Amino acid sequence: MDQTRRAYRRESQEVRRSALITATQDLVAEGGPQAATVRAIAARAGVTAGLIRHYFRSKDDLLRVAYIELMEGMTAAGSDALEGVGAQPDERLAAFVAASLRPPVIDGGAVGLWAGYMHKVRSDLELLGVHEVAYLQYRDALEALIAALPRNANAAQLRAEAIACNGLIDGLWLEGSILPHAFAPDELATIGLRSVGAILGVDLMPYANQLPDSGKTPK
Amino acid sequence: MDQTRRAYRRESQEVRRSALITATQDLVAEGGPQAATVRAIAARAGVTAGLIRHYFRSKDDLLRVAYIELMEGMTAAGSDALEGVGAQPDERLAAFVAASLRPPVIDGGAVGLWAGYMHKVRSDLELLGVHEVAYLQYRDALEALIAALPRNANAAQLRAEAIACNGLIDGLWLEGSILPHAFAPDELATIGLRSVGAILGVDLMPYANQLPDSGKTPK
DNA sequence: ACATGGATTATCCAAATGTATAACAGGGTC
DNA sequence: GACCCTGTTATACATTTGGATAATCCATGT
Repeated sequence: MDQTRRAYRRESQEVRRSALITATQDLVAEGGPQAATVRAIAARAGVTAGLIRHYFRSKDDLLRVAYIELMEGMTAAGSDALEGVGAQPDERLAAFVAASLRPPVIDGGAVGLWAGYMHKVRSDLELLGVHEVAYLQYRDALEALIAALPRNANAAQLRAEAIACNGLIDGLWLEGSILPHAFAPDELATIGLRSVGAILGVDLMPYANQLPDSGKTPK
Repeated sequence: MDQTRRAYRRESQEVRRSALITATQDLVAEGGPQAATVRAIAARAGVTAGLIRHYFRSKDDLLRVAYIELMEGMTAAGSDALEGVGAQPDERLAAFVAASLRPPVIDGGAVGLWAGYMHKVRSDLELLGVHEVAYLQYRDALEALIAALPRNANAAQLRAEAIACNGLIDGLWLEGSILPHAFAPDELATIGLRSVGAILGVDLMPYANQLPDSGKTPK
């Protein structure tokens, strides 16, 4: 009966922490916060439950860190879309919009993860700050792209347009992530480009068929 | 020590069921699914925990019924907006859009409730069906309003436009519900009308200042 | 080699949770 | 006013949860 103690490897602090964070995100994305128990997280990360409290003060602490990493990752993904694209304002805007409406941004797990954190964001002041910063960063980036277009627009108009385009992108992202089978592969990106163009009075459709997401898979 | 048994009233089945359902929705909206324990639900509804299983086969059964009532209520609210409005297609569309972007549809509790159910919807086939039906009902209603506009548009274009406008409304609804203080009172409704108009090539702004939500509080 | 520190596991504990069942009592019926 | 049905409460129970602590054993330095 005296079963041997489970074999294990000592890993660096970074490896263990990121493994626990990833496990937490995956579980929340799949089954909501209720599925992210310390035991489930530990099992997913390949360790035992006690280790969580060795790296994090509490389970809530781990959840908070996991959310912060999620938001930081999404904002980073947003600005990444602008790399390797030309300097023309409309082309840059089109790249930004299209990238937000295609995988891997469009993803059922991401929206599940985001939804799972909704309440914690509304009740935890630190998380609320993280959320608002990330949200405004994204919208400001969008507004900057819009402002660079060759048009005449005052500040109030730019703000309204940024809110509208941001809302459109968010809504399409939501629908595409929840009901992926309800849309053709690039349908949402095309619709997004056409609609953003209509809202702003420019034509973004010439950039619709630009390397959807292929060729950009280095490594 | 033999404290007297708690006084109570016998209520009709409808009263008790709706009280339990409302309590469940409120708790999920406020604190997520994890906050909706049988004891918390019972306390909120003014009864004791055991009564839940007198009216519902299980807690999951109660959660499911509460979600179904939520979705049915939202679709009903959508069609209600069309009552008491003229027969002009653009006016009806404007009323529909504006109603979706003002209280009480814009509401932090509603988005919290919706988010709280996300995972259950993705894992429970019955709930997934309820969700998809409600979603498509809303989008189809929108598409019908768009199709009634005096324009020339084929089926594919109508579909794309309905998806775009639905996404726009969803996104603005989301942002307005999460960060209500970030927008002026009717800012989102105005932006929604202008943007939907731009997407469809019509002018909905004449209907922007139509009885925001006042005068419609009978009783 | 070998001792030391700390990463990791194993075990325990109190609290909370969903469910089941028995006891009670409100309110209509005769 | 006595009686019975069932809505309602109270209690019990097995399971799961997050947290705490002690025991172990991997890896590194010397």
